[in-house]
Amino acid sequence: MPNSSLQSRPVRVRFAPSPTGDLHVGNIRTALFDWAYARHTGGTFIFRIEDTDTDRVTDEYIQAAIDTLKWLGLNWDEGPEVGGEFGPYLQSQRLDKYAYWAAKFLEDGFAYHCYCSADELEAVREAQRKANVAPGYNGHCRSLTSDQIAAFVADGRKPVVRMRMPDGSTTFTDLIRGEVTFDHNFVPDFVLVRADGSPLYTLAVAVDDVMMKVTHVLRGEDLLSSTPRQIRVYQAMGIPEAEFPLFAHLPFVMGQDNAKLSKRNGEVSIAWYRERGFLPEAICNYLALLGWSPGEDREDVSMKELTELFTVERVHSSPARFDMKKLEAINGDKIRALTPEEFLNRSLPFLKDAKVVTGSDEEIALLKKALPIIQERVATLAEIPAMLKFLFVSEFEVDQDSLPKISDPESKKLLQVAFDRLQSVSEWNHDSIEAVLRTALIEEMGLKPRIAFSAVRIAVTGSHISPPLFESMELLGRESSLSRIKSSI
RNA sequence: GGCCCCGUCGUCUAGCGGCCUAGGACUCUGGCUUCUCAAGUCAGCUACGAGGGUUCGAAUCCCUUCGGGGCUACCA
Repeated sequence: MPNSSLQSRPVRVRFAPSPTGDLHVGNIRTALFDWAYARHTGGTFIFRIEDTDTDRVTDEYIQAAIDTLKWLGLNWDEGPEVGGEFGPYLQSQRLDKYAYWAAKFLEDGFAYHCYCSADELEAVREAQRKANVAPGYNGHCRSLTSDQIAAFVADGRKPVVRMRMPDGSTTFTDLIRGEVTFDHNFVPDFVLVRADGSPLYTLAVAVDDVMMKVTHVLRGEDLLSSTPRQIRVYQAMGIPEAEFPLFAHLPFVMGQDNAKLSKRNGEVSIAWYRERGFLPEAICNYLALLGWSPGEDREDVSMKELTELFTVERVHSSPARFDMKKLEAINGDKIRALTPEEFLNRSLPFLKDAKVVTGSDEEIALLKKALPIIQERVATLAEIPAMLKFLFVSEFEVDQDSLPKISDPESKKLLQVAFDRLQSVSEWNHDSIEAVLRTALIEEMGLKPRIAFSAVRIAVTGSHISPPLFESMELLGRESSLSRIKSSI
């Protein structure tokens, strides 16, 4: 199929979700590739909402989709909130356009009214299944006489508009899969407009892609088999073949059990990852590696690098499984790469939500000193509150599961020694704290470091897992550190 | 069932006829480091679904087969 003329057209890519729920991992991977392709080619990224199924799409989900894309940094050039010369970008606001084309198709003979009822259609399908033949509309209403139509109308039946698929086949070149052909024997006449007059996806998507001058359609693999239907609509609209968009069907993102990702086999909503303390750039970096790779054993890519490196040619044709462990690893890498300022800014909302801090100047000052010692210790931002809580609590208590570890006589004795000797520390900083404790507990008492410091750690931080002990004590301050040790004795 | 897509370590991938006794990353196992947890570091485990071709030579090309997935709506 010739399409060389497209090279001269400016690239226009769209991400067109149907927000029937929170945007999920698969949607976002598609959005990311759409965005990266547009940016890589210097083209236009269009964000369009496919809300023709008004029963399932809500304003709330639409807003959530907008927020999610923004949060991820996938900025669009045309679409909701920013507008554009081919708007509106909500299909529910474009109904007149679909109605126009549906009427035109009827008039030109590309489409026809179908009066079959849902029950009748189901009966046909059932029979086809039994007879083991290709399922699909049987063409019952393709050429009704005016008498037949009159009878249906008199009967009170409301027709749908159905597209007439001609004999033959449709072949197109998928940018990822190569040449794909569908025999029209397996592409039944499909519905364009419901009996209530509302348009279906198949009509709206094709009309909009043409009207918005979309040049490249990068979308999920589940839409592959609907492509010949869209092409049929282009043809009916009278669009020259050279102006058809180019298609690229992206492989699925699968869940752990090798089924299409869903709530059953892992959390899929991006909002969930956001709350769990994942960085948007980590999510994008990880998702970019699902079905694509920059090659050369490279894995760490920034958003900017992604736009520089991304090409559809390097997109895989096989599905990828989502691996939370790898996402966590990348998230940890991205966190470690944050500047201290960024790390503070990203951590603060989580600390506030967990009620660890309120955001006062004193708290911020302490955080600026505390955050660097935990930055390499967390894989997600959500882990931070628990790690720093001991620095901010007013009513300190040792964790229940750690308490027994310092309740024995040996521990009490050790803590008493630590308490006594720590009194003499002139300058309260981690170096002198460490020096004093090493001398008293390791050298003089002959204890093993991990035993001795573990007890002090539990007494001071309340847990057997904490940031580095001496730094923690320095930040906590002499008074609190000593009183906590004292109360454990 | 029919049509279509897909098939390299457990997972994500590199590979596009000789550079492959198949490389990297995550996970896992073991070691080092070490005040805990991490981080870092070293090593190890483990793959071309199977069977036929084509070729001097195949993970790479072709066929068959098996396996996985999608579609099969007045959903998208």
